[in-house]
Amino acid sequence: MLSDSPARPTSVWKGKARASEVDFEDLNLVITYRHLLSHNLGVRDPLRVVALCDSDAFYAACEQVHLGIDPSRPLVVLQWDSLIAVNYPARKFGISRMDKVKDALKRCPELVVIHVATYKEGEKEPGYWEKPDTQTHKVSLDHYRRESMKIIQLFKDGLPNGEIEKASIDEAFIDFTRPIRETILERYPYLAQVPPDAPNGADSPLPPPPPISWDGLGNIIPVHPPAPTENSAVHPAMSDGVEGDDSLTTWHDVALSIAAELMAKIREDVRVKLGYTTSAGIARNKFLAKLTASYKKPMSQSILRNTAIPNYLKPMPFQKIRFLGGKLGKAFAEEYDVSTVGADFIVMGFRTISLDEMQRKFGEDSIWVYEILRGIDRSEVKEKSVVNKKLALRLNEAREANPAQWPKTIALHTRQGLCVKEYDTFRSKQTGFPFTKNITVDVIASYGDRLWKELVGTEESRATPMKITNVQLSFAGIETMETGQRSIEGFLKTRSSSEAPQQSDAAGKRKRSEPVEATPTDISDNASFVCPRCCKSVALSDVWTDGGISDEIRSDALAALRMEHADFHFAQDLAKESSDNDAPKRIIRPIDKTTSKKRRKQTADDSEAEGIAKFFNRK
DNA sequence: GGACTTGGC
DNA sequence: GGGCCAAGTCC
Repeated sequence: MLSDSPARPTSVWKGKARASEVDFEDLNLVITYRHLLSHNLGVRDPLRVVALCDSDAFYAACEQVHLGIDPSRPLVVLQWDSLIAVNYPARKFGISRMDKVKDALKRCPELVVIHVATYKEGEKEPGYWEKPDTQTHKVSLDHYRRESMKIIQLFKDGLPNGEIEKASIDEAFIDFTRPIRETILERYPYLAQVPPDAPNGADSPLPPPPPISWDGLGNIIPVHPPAPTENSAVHPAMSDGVEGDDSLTTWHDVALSIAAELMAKIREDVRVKLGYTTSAGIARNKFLAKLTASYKKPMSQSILRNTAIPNYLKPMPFQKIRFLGGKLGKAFAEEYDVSTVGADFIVMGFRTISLDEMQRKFGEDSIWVYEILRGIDRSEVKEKSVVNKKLALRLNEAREANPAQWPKTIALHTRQGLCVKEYDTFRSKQTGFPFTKNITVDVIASYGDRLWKELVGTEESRATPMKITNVQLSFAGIETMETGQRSIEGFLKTRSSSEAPQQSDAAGKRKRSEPVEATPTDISDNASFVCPRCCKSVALSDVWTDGGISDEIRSDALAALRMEHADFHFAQDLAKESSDNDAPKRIIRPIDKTTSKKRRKQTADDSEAEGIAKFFNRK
């Protein structure tokens, strides 16, 4: 039964699914010198702290930042006629993702409605159109992906020693264990040596931890949550996060508090440099971090102490847990006639149901469920990074492919080992291949590299060497170009010479804005360019230039910045004047004579109004 | 390798 | 609720 389900984090138990009693008694493990001074305890590290950080109403925030809209204004992002993102100001009006635009506007007439950018048939770049139609347009999430990458980059910059795993477009897991260990040893250097009189040597417990001030570190999830049925007059000791009892403080709490400091710093960095507010959950593992993040949103971080885990999990509808939302969770619910993690399960009966019985009914893998209901999750935070070169060779083959067609997806498959029958050894990973990209070796290579990193990792990131015996890179969802059979090369050549004869090659391929009257010079290096329209030099922020970023990625980022800067001008023009609308056209679009004539002069106040560009350094 | 399923956002 | 996407399985 379980074997039909998607990959769950079962690898730790692969083969022999057993758990010892001690695994469930570890909420308040005694931490010893050996624990503190070891460096590779992995997922069983008693000081382990993981955070999940996600962006608040991410797509909405992307548009708000992009277009320089006041963040306090209610705003929604539309896809065809349904809402795909609703920012928090809009939620105050009771608008939810399930509403139709009309209903949303009824609730809030001043609502800013932005349709997600789309590729229009025959256009090379995504844009904002007046009447996007499912028949002729394709949704583009490219901008959100770029913004997502920037956020991840800030996480990495802020935590060079941590592990970061991008979990989705708007969230990432961060493993703070290593930075925490460093900080503890820095702040409490006396812990670095096992005292000579320690009774059990390195296995002696650490001295009692210092008291912790949780002030400003976030919401501490209470050990005894206020009972919802009582009137709201709660005993202070029950609502106070630490419940006034520092004697219960553990070294893991110290670890959590350090993680909270670091997390707050990184989140602030994201807010200041990119304009996105985030929410985070901090706890002992990924599963709990994710749950904790939703404790309070937006613009908030929450901390789940080990002692608070049982009561926090109890009322949780367990079908909301990742991988238990589908038929698996349903099977459990029906078998045991329960709906929440704790109330029925653990307190009444679950602990009386032996792991053996569960495994008989639901298969070996159900130990994963058994554990997760108790807040145990040994899945790693896996960083996906660093380059691998082998793949470039493979990619050269793809380079030779017939370029007359445009792939929508690029996929990488690998096979490990020689045993053909072992299904587990086959793996694959795919990602979208946007129309915006010029199809060159470099672009293919960067995508291939990325997939490779995610699929295989690197020598450094693995304990055991991996023998990949087969690598396959492929395109899928191939569509022919609108006007037919021209090769990509021919297409690009025509385009850069006819549309942008006076531009540098790089600029010609990427620019969306062709200002009619501006000087045609658009000098660019690999980190900045001069906008011919406002004559300002726009540069990538040091997020992109500080190092650790490949030239490819940086050049993508610069191209994106160029597009965004152009978009800014169009958006600004639009804000100034109602557009003359006839046929569907780009709402944010290359300037034509009518708009350029009316274009106002550049003034000093431009700099403060300038949407996304304000987050980049100006030279 | 493509069609289909499942699950998550 | 539904469009979209990733990843796995089946044939």
